[in-house]
Amino acid sequence: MKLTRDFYQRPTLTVAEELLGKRLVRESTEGLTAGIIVETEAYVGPDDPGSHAYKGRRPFCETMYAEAGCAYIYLTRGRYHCFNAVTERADYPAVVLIRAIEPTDGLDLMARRRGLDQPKLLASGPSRLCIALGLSRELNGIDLTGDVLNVEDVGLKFDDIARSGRIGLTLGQEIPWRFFVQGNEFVSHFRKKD
DNA sequence: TATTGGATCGCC
DNA sequence: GCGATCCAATAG
Repeated sequence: MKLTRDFYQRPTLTVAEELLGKRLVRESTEGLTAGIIVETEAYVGPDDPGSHAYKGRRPFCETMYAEAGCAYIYLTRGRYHCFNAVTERADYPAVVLIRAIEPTDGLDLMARRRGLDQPKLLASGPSRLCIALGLSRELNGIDLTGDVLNVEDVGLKFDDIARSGRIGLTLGQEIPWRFFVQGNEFVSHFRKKD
């Protein structure tokens, strides 16, 4: 069952935790790809030092202020993308970054897009996931309650959910707003910083 | 217009 | 563990 807008219109930490175990579905002309979300991070409000909105509302992060249930997709490191789901209310910058999925459908298409075929490497990382699902900035702002990209509840519930600091940030990395499925092998690996 | 640094990845 | 790589934010 496809998640409706009210799922996203709740506190971001709640949405981040509850997105674990949901199925992310991407339909494209090349075919359908999907997977179970196993790792997320929350970026909440104008005072979160790790958020793009920290220095105020600017054009490049305008989508963070959109209505809940939209996709915020942006370019990072000059050539990679990250995919977030917008939460809470319009004009308030809050999103959930989807960091990893466990691929369930269209593995062959993901492998083609990624140029490798090890299931564990297909979508275990925010940019890997975008490549595997064919997500790019052209889809920024797209409605997650539509057909192109959406999330469904498949009745799956993980018992062992863990929290940690967020990955890869220079500011605000110590805030424990990363959620992941303990022991799941599709969760991305920690990267040691410095 | 020039500089700088990044919510990363892949390879060594 | 480390550096490639390149776009866009920011400063001047």
